[in-house]
Amino acid sequence: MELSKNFIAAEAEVKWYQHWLEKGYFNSTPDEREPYTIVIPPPNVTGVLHMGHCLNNTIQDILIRRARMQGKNACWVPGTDHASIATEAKVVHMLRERGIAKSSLTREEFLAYAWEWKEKYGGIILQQLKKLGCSLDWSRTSFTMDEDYYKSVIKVFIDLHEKGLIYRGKRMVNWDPASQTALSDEEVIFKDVDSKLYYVTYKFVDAANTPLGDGGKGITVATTRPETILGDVAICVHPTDERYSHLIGKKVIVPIINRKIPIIADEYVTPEFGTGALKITPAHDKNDNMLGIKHGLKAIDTLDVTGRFTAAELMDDNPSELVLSYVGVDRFELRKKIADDIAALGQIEKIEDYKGQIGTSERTGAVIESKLSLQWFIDMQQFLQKNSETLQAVLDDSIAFHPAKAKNTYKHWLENIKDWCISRQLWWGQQIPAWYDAEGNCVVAATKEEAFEKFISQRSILDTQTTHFPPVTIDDIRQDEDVLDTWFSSWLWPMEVFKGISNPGNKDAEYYYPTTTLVTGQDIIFFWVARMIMAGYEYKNLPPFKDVYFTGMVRDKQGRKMSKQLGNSPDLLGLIDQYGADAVRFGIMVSSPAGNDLMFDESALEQGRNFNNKLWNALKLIKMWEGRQGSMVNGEWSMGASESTDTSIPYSPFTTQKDADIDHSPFTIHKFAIDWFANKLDEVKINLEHQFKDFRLSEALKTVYSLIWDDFCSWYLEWVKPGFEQPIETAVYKKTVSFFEELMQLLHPFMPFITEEIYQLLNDQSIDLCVSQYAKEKLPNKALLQQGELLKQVISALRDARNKNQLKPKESITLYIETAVPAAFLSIENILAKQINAASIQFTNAAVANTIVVAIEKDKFYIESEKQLDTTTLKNDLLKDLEHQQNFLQSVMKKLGNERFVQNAKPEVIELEEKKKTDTEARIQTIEESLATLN
RNA sequence: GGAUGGUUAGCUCAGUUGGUUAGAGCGCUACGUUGACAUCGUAGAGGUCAUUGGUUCGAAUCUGAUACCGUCCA
Repeated sequence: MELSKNFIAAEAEVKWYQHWLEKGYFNSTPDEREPYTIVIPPPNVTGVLHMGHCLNNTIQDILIRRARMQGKNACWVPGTDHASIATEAKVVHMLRERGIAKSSLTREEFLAYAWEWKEKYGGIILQQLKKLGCSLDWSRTSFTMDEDYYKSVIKVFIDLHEKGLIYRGKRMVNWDPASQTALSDEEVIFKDVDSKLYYVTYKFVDAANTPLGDGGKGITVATTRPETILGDVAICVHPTDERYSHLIGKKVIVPIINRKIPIIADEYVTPEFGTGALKITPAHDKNDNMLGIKHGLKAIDTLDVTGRFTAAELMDDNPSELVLSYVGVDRFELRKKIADDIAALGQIEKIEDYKGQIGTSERTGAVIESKLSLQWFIDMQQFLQKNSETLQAVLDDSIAFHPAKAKNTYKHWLENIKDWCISRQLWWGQQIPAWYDAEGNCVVAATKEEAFEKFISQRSILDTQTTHFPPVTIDDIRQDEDVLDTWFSSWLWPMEVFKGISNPGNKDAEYYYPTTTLVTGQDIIFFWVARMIMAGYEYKNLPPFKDVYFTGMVRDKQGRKMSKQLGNSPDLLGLIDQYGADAVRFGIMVSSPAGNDLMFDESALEQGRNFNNKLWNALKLIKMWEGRQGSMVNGEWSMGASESTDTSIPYSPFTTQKDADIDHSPFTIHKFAIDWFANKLDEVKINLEHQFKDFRLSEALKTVYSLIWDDFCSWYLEWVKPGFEQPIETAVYKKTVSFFEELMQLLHPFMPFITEEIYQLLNDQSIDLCVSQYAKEKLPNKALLQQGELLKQVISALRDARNKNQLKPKESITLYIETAVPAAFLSIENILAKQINAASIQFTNAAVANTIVVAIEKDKFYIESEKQLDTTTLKNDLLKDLEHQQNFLQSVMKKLGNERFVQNAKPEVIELEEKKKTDTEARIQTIEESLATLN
């Protein structure tokens, strides 16, 4: 069979993904195995795959594939989120392009368009995940507005309302004037802005309520928002502020509107800020609202839902024509107008530049208004009191956060939690199951009919006390127009994807819940993670997952966030086409430690592609040997892929060791290479186990990468490689293939396509790599591994010596080894000779004249060559090394000479220092002797 | 303003109870192509572990302060 020059990613990706799907490997049903469950953080139904998704889902796929290969029942559930505000915004935009205004449509018409949009674009992102190789159980694909899911959300709302955890009230909310809806605190993003601080003077009035004349001073306040002045109801100062204490209780006049308001005192005011006097506008600022409630002040709203001026609540003030001329003016234009008009009155003292922060809408970017509004809330304090495990489970690691530092953020948020505003003035989403009669009385019920029943029974109770309730008819009943916050549906995700709410106690829900691991961004720890935990305890009395792996944010090379405006987010599908999915997965994982932001750099993808190439070439090399197998019988090659009959084992120092783990099968001269690599594999498998346990995935990938590239390709394959067109022992060939298979197995979770392709090309496989099972790891033989390290060290040092003496790789040499333990070199002699191109290796007891001397540990190596040698560089190297060793010895001696060290340090540490001392002394002696032979 | 994390090689980052001469990848330098691979090989250079006190026989690691950067919250 002819292999292509390079790995062709596109072909393998389509071929194997299709194959895995056909075999149903990704599908999971409950059985006797231990489940390993991940629910995908559902992307927005209309979204497209970006780098963040790529990172997130690659991680999930790695975990789920590894679990599958560990014999667990791996289940990864896909799905999408209806993302009410984001999707509705997209639909509104689409309609506008078609010349249709949302306001011209009925709710039903609008929703028809929205569903049409969802059917058309929804799920594109799920198709893209397939390109990435994600092994999701597609038969379980869920959507937060599926019929059952919708019903579950409604059920939970009604349930929480009945438990008294949901209330409706007029509160300050974050109002997005662009989408004209309330937002939760978490949906508000604070941004630094350059603004102005206006110093506005309010004049005093006398007892007769007439403004004091020119001589009468006023009180000056500093505000960034003069447009809200017409809603002012008081001026507030700090009670101990000497500048103002005599003014407390006096009255001033609000400019333009001429409302008479009091000067009050409250410790909330910061005397150092501005003038130390604060204007109170309870309708337009959260803190002012709080003060307003405390001091019994009225809230006067002067902005409508779109952020334009309204005089509706100003009628008591007999608004002037000037005031009425503001009606309909946008808040930012209004700011200028009012500032100008007050300045015209001579009541603006000064205007300063000011760096402040404003809240903006996460979705629309619009500046948020604090607005009094009638909304639905969850009483979080009470909810948490009832479900105290929400915090406890994270603190005691029954839900383990990775990295653990996220625990602090979580704790801080929970301890300062505010009520959650769950109603949104949108149409796309679960409509709130609250119903109103003609008088505006409210009941909560799943259907209109149930609501009607509730009204009837409510009335029968109330009518015994009051008699003026008109009878209710079913046609009078209207459902609340608003929908629920998207997160009010996604907090049920780990339960409801298994129908745990709509069909409690079903087999799937019982088996898969709690899920195993959640992989998500740190940015939604409050939006989503915390709330899933709350819902989990409220409805299942169990946490939704055991581990949470937080990914960082994907940034560009310069550390900037990826954004559409900057145009710095790469086209992921383009990258997959260019480099292959495996290379993309490699690139994003190799630079991505848990919880840290990731600087995305295309060069990491190149590294991934190069790794593909390396793997492919290793395959080509091994396949080249396939037809050249033979066995050595009585010094003659017997060709053919038959089992070797030679059972004699050449001398190896390890055959005398008492170590049951060593494989004693008959691999003549390559025994050491094979034993060494087998143990290296064992060692790495144990490391990997730890790294996975701690979610150090980036490190795990690097570990496998280095095992394959360095240990397998650079060392092992070179050691067993037969000479040009020479045969290879069948047993060695088979062992090599099985090593390679095992490497592919270890790498598979990270790079699924190329590993499956290579695995299948290596052998006729009875089982696909995707579902093959890991063998249990064994403890490696440390002495053997050390022997391997020594061999590598000797080879490198001798190559370096050759390099420095300008010995061309092709010029062969004779090597003399002066050592106290020749046995240690017998098993690696062949390898050594081949790797440094030595025609022969001999042992010696004395220095060999006219040679290059290399001192390694306690041994000396003499390189003899026909070429004339220049020993100056060699000498310099030795002198440099000698100095280094002497310095080191000094520091060790100093330590050992320190009585307090000897008294206090642990015995093993002292032992180590002693060993360092003897080793270094021996080494110094070796170097000195080597230098002597050069002189 | 509050909380919280960080500062280690040119860049991106490891460094798990304090204990060899602090590691990796990329980049860089030198040399090397007729059979696995130039998407490569061999070898090498490169760090006062932000600064500054303290604890300790011993500090990148523990601790105080300072400087700078980041994140979350208001």
